[in-house]
Amino acid sequence: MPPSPQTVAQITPGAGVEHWLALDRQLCFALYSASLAMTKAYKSLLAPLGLTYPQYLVMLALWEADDSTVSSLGDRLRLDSGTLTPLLKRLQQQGLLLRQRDALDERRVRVRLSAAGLALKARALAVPKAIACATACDLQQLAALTQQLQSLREQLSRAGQAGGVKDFPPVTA
Amino acid sequence: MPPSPQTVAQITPGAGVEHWLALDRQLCFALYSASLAMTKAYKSLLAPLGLTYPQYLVMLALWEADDSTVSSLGDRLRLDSGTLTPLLKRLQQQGLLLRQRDALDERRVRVRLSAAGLALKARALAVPKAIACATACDLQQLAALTQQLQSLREQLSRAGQAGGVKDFPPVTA
DNA sequence: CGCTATTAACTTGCGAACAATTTAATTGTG
DNA sequence: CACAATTAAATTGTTCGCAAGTTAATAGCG
Repeated sequence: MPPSPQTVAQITPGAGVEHWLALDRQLCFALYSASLAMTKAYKSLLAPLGLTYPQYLVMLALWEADDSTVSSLGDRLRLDSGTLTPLLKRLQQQGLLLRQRDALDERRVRVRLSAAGLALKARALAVPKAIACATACDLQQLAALTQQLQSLREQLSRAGQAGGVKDFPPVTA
Repeated sequence: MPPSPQTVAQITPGAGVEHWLALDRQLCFALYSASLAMTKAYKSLLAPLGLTYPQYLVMLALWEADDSTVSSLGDRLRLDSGTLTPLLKRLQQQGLLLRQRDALDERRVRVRLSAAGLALKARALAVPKAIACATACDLQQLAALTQQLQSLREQLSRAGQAGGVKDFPPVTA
């Protein structure tokens, strides 16, 4: 039985409770707005390549591991088929990849880069550097922040997997 | 099992360039996937309140500054009216707020919380603590990460504002 | 005052994300 | 082999996020 929110509100009279809901103190909002800002930063860089930001992430995954199935792409990108299927269809329409059923297991769809899709990798090499510049951070800072965010993501996934975020231990602070 | 593409990538000689495009080295992907993971973590907590995650952020903004205009909400949340207008309409339909034209300047729409919208704040107080638990971080770590992300967001916005990310100085590293 | 420029919000269209459902293929079990 | 359970994609419907364009009101300037 978790402590009811009402109890928490009543126990702490007046002052200090307010700032727990302050927008600019929320990690969630910092994460959310930084992610949107990042998307916008990529937009002008990816437009010449004819890619949206999520499409670019899919291409990154395929440049690393071509001839993947939809679900293995989903594992790497943490996206489900409901998101990937229409996205992959758009990339196929642009001629960057091919989708075809696996002959050995007809449930699977194998995604393979076309020559154009492979060729695009060379042009994409300029993108990460431009972004690194836009952040005005050195590479060590960027790597450190990347790792922190990866840890956070894994921890949140673990917590969500374990019966939702509802059942949580008391805060230690 | 077919020969893995990873092997090919690793074998490739003079491949110092390769890892610049490695998915798991990208700050952008760490940010993107962590943000989506955060959204999922909030989902089960916000469902009892009848809120989606972006709706929750709007409510946070209104609990701090009620009787705001659409554009001032947009400034705080970094969202434009194309996103906010339909979202606010849904919150109005749920009876959490009212939208009405400003009498002094008919271009503006003032957004005010209803009694139900104000009352919801008490129940929302339990949310941040549950999330803090789910992250398995202490509050200082969370605050530090929040500030780093705020800085990153501001820097990316600045870079985007200054004629896009295209014109960038050479990387120093 | 008249007229243009600007501002605020809304609208439209598209590409994600995801829950929930559906379809089809494979696996496991008797 | 029969058949339930599982798996992989695709589909459907809802809610974002944003670019581009629209409408209406205000501000600025002659």
